[in-house]
Amino acid sequence: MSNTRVLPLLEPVGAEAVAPCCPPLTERPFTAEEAETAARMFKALGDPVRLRLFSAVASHEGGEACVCDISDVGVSQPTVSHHLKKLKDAGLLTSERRGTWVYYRVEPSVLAAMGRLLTIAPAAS
Amino acid sequence: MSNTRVLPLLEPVGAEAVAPCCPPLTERPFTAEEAETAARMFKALGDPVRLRLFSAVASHEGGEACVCDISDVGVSQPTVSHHLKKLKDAGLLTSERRGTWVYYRVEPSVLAAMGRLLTIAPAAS
DNA sequence: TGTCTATGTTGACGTCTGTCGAATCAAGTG
DNA sequence: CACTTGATTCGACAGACGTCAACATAGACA
Repeated sequence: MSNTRVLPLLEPVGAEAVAPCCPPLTERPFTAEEAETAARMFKALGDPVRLRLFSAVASHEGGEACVCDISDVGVSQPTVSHHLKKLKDAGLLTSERRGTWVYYRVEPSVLAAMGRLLTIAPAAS
Repeated sequence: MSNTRVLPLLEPVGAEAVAPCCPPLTERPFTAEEAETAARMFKALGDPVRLRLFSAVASHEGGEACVCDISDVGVSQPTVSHHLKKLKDAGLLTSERRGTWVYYRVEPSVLAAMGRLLTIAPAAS
């Protein structure tokens, strides 16, 4: 029901390892290596179908959804599978087969890292 | 050239107020229209060269830099111009010619809207 | 076993994208 | 004016991308 705000991915904000690939975009110019890493993630979300799939998974109850629940995005089933694979390869989703269905789940740390990239916070820490 | 243009990511709702194009990715599944808008922005940052250029501008003094200061990213000058144009078309940068040089500047509100997309925190900001 | 449903993989096709060299435009200087 | 430097546009090309139909695979169930 209330899947807003109670997602498991918003819990870890304390002192957990979040794999900080890069500093905020506004902190200093990215190196070529940092840009390569970060661009891979942005690129994965740079397609409308993938963005809808990712959003569908992320907003689903428990931050997890089976393909059957999110595959109504206007493209064929193989295309859905193709995009889910891309999101998985980009490290944004993980998948797990449980019986008949395959469940996809967001990677909270990556989402947090991406959000930090776009943070304008001075963060003089 | 023009410094005031309608940014794709923001919908003007008043004199100065702007509203984000989309809710956080985790709030609810994106509609096709929202995904189209947001994906355009992610796509613009989905290239390493563009990401470096954007980061270079965003981290430069005053959030502004001339092309001559940021064009050392390993590609030819036409390619740099090509990518800057893409970032501009995506609404992430604005440009202005002052004498000999052309200065690019980040759009803070757009950056904030992007960050909000990836924010898991509740809306009570 | 066999069949049905749910996903993933393969191969192919048209389109988009990143890149460069050359030409062009814009502004300053002599 | 001609000349130089900074920046964009043009034309072309190789490679990547999104899409689908067809096929393959995994599990459930009779």
